[in-house]
Amino acid sequence: MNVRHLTFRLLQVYVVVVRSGSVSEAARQLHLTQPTVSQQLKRLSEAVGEPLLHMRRGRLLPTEAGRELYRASREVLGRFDDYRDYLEALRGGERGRFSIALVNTAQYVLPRLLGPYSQAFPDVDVTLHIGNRRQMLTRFERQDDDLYVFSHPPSLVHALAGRFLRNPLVVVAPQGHPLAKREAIAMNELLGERFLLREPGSATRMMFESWLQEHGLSLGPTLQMASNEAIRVGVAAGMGLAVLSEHVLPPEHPDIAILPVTDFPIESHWQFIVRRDRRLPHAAQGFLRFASGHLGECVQPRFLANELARLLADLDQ
Amino acid sequence: MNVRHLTFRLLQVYVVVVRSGSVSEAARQLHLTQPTVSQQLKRLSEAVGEPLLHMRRGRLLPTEAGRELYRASREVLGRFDDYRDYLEALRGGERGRFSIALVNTAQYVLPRLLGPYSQAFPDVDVTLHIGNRRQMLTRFERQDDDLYVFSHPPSLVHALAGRFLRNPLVVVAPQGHPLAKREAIAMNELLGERFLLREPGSATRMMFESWLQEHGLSLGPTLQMASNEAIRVGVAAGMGLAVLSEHVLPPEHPDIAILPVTDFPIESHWQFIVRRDRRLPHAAQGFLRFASGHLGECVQPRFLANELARLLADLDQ
DNA sequence: GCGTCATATAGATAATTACCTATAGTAATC
DNA sequence: GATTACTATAGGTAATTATCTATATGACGC
Repeated sequence: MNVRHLTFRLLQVYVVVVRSGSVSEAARQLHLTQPTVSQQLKRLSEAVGEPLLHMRRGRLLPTEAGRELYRASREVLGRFDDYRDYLEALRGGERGRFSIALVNTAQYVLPRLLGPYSQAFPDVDVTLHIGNRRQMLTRFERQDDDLYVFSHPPSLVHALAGRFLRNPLVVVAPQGHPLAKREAIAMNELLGERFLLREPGSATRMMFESWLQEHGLSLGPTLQMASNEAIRVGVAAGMGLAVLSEHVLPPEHPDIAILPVTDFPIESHWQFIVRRDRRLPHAAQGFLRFASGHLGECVQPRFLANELARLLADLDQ
Repeated sequence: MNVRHLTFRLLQVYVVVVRSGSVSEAARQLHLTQPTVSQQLKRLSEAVGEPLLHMRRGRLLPTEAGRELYRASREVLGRFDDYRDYLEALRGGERGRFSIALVNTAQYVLPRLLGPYSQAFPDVDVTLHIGNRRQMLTRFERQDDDLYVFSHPPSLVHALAGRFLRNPLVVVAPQGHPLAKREAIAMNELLGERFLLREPGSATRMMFESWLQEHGLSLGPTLQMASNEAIRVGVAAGMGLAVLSEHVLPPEHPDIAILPVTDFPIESHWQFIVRRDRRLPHAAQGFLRFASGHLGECVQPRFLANELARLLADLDQ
């Protein structure tokens, strides 16, 4: 038997013939002419190298080899029906896998979206990669992931972006700081204080530094800490001031005060970035659809900035 | 996805590509050129309607859809490998089914052959149809069975025959019958006795009657019984004489005597008949091969008349 | 930046396939 | 034994496939 010349079409035809016990009937069901079906059977029989059917009192019955071929054909066609279902689920975004690369700060808020999404799509595997801005840029360059979350995206020549959340950066001080009661503060009043800063390569630090540069200011003493958490705790403990994403603060923060510094908060938006030179998995697209539809339910209204519908529309072109 | 355009060849190629992670390497393994393989992949991908492979750090890796297609392909190709094994067994006669139609008398001896055969080929299904000559002729006309056992076969225009066993018909009487001690008896001395006969349509009866006709004799009183067993028991009980196949008598038969009638025993041979207008199942042919090789071990030497080798040779043409 | 891989695309061709129509041959039916 | 329904065969055609060679394109290492 030479498997090489077997076609799925041939098996389909064969199955119909065996089921109906008649070449003519099969031809009718398949919208073919009878000679066509006869000929296909002949080809199939040649590929197998055995007679498959024989006439017995007016009905075509499979031979021994034919009976087993019928079984094999049913199984094989069934397997590919399953595969078609799988593809369907894949295309619908109900199934599959994708990965998201996040800048550190975004990890405080993305789970709000991913939690409900995973509930709704339990068959999708999501992989999260978290790091600072510089690390995420490297991943982006290497095309490691399907989705990226940045506040200030890199060049978008090969990518599309869609904002989804406000990311205001505020100046924080320990509760009870002398300036905390003031109505308005100018940044240069704070330059004498020690500032706790993230490492170079962090997005938050980058944004703060470019803000300072725009305003012609430069910091006094600083202290570097590699995580938002550490900084938040450090500020609460009176180690100094800091500029942090509001998302980093817990809903209640009795030991930390937000200072009303002029020209603050620094406004920025998180956005999903999608490379255009890499095929977006259906599941990732499904996630964006989900995010677009359910963002309102997942985050506080004051942070809402949902422009994902436009991103989705752009993707479809 | 359109299953209709899927070829097993396409899946074979695809599997090799996924396994080797390289189009060029797959081409080498398949003795094809690289563009050929590329094109096949393209076709396959079009049939599926999804990208199947993508480059990742110098290696071709399957996408989600591709991974599942690989699984499906392996299963499906494996299923047909199994089918090929099955065919192999079928062709070797190790597997399958066939039917034999027997005249009644032969049922005393055929199990000697079928027993060892079934031991040797446990995966072959044998169906036995037993009846008198007339019934077997009908089955033969209708082409109901794969093998037939006759002593006097019907027309052989559409069939081949091969003798395998002597079938001597002898005159039997109850032990202690007055003539049992004689050295030779003429049949006409017995015509006054009552003869127990099989029904019309029986081969034994037919042979006996044509023997009588040839010798210009006719029977006196008769009594008809539809089975050899019944006749044997009847003779032992003194109901009369009979002509029976020697095979019908058990090896030891203290209550029955074989009379040394002149021109007896009537010689005939059982033979296997194979229709030429019906494909002989491999298993049936395997049985004939087995019979040809093992007949000597299965029956008493004095009955041996094995011409099956010639039949097998004729079959191969 | 320049070879060296590998892959993709283009263009060509012989073989095969998927159908068809027309017709001949067979088997069941009455 | 004529009718009818079915299957097989022959012959034809457009489409598709399998394969090649030649060439363009792209990524990777030094």
